Amino acid sequence: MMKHAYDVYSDRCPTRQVLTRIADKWALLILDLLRAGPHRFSALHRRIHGISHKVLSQTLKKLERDGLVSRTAFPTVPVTVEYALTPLGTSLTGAVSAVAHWAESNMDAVAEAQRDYDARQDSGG
Amino acid sequence: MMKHAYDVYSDRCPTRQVLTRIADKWALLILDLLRAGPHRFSALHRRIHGISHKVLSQTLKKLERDGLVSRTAFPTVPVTVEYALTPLGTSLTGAVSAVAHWAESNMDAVAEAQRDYDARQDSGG
DNA sequence: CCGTATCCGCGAGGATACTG
DNA sequence: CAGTATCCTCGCGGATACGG
Repeated sequence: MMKHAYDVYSDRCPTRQVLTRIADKWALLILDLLRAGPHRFSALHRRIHGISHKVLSQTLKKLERDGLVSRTAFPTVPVTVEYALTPLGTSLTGAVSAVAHWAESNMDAVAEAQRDYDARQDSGG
Repeated sequence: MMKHAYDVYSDRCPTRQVLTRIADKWALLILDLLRAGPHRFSALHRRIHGISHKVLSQTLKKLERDGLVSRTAFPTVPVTVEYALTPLGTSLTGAVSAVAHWAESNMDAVAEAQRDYDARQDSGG
């Protein structure tokens, strides 16, 4: 029973573009952050260490276009903007956060694997 | 109660490197494929449409170094090589597959969101 | 505060060819 | 079949500056 005809393994399938967008360091971190609630642009920028102004803006725009994130501007002065998850975006955050958290939870095991691997290389393994 | 001192939001934290590696289109597809069982190099190459020989090789090497994937060479002629998930790798595939599958399951909603967004741009929204 | 435009360096990654 | 090396391009993404 086919639920959909999409195939992310295919070069031509539009799902590949979507995957490219969400299989991205910055997008993952943004989506994970928004899980806790709406955030302002500057708040996201402050929390996500290392992302540039421009790339944060670009990434948010793409996520908004894909319907994962909503953007709300309040007519204050200067303008206040809030980004939040849409229901569609929320449906992805479980998986996204799991990936992000995995890195933290398994860092020790990864580091050990790297040491083993490198040692094997040194000894001509 | 802190379970670990790692913070993926920090630029300097080693988890950021790990995230960078797994938050990657090709790595996600490889890990998802290996979920079904061991695969040979050429099989992976055939299934993952659009990946180059070189990048597949590089990505596998990194995943192997991080302890997510194991590499087994059989002394046939020509040599046969099998890639498989390690237990560590298996612990990540749930989240990884969820992300990959999400793209397929929600493609229609994403496409609709894109149409809406683009229409709003055209009408000077 | 938020966003976009411009410039530009750098490295990911594709094509190709060669080794084992 | 599996893997590496070389070359080269192309666009991501950082810095900066300016507009709203």
